[in-house]
Amino acid sequence: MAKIKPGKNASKRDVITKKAATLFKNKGFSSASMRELAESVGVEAPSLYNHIGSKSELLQAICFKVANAFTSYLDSAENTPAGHAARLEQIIRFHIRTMLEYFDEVYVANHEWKHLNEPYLSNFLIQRRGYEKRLIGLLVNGIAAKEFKQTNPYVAVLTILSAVRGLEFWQQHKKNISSQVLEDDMVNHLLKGITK
Amino acid sequence: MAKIKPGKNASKRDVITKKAATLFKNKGFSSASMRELAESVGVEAPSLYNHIGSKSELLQAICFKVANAFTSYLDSAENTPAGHAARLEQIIRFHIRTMLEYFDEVYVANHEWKHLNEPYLSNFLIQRRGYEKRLIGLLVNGIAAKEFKQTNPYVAVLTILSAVRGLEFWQQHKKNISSQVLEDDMVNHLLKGITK
DNA sequence: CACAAAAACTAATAAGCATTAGTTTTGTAA
DNA sequence: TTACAAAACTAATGCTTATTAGTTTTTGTG
Repeated sequence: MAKIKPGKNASKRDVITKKAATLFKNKGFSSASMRELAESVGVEAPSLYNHIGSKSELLQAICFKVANAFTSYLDSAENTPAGHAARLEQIIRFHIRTMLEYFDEVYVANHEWKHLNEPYLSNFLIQRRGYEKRLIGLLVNGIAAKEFKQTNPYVAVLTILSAVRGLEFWQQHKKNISSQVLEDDMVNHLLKGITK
Repeated sequence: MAKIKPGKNASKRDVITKKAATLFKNKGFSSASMRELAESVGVEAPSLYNHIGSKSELLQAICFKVANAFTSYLDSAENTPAGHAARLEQIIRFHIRTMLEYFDEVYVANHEWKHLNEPYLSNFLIQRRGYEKRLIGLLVNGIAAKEFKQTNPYVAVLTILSAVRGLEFWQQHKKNISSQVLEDDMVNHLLKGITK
């Protein structure tokens, strides 16, 4: 029937991957079927295989696109001249913005990476662990420089990353709260606390 | 061959449910098969049905056990005489402790509730939403009483709940960090911030 | 307008799934 | 020891799945 229509800069494979991210987010990778994906794209299931290799490949593409985006930003953040606190704030803001802008993809990378096959699973975890370690390094340096309180840097990074991740569950409130308020309030809360 | 052995206070159904929580956590509800569950319990798959009704029923039991535990604690917390900040701190501590003690069950309730059937899905979401609203009420009152800073209470509750949920991803560090340090540092971070 | 490549289609395969039916084994209490 | 119930077993059912094979349609180009 209708052919898959690529946008100006998006290949058909990109269109399928984007739809897959939405589907995987809504139903979970395992529960999502290629038939459903095909339907949302507007073709029969076997036609998808003219553009992609397998269902797993879609998950890989989504997970590493997200992982690479965060890694790249951290690369650049580490090369800017700024205090540790200012740098941390920028990273938090990047997390929040990326989460809001690429919601489906980030959600899938956060929730469905478990279903990656080897060696992608191991690579993903290694990359993630490396990212966390670099953030912890930032905290350690900031504590040494007396910009941050004396606290366990592992716990601090966990708290920050988790809080940001939590945006996943509040998409519903997008209408009521502007992105800017959300971003500013969360950054303030994480850096300065909530009690007076 | 071997029969399912119930512990002193655990029925066979309880044993199966506990194993199911671990399995669902590790593989996801959809990917987890009744054959695998049976193997981890030590019987053939059809034998499970002498004790349970269905795979879905197991997920329901896990999700509502967790949801009810949190709801119950909030009930009691609301009836104790204490300032808003102190009350919030106690609730955060309960979340952290429950997360660490009933890790698999809480993980499943947080990640796999999507696969609940109706009407359980709706009931779960209603209960969850109600819980969040009561927490937001606590924040609103605390802000009015000038115990908390002026901030969007939705964002604050989101930040707190998400940070606590994040413990899911750091089970690996259990060995390196004591539960007490984890709990104290996270509570401090969420209440008082990290910058000096 | 025709030719070639890209991409759609239909049909089929083989595997895995939760669950049911029917039967045998096991444990307990008279 | 016998009898009854609980709980195990094997075998089977029907459904869904990702993916492949083979064929037809569509699309873009000379």
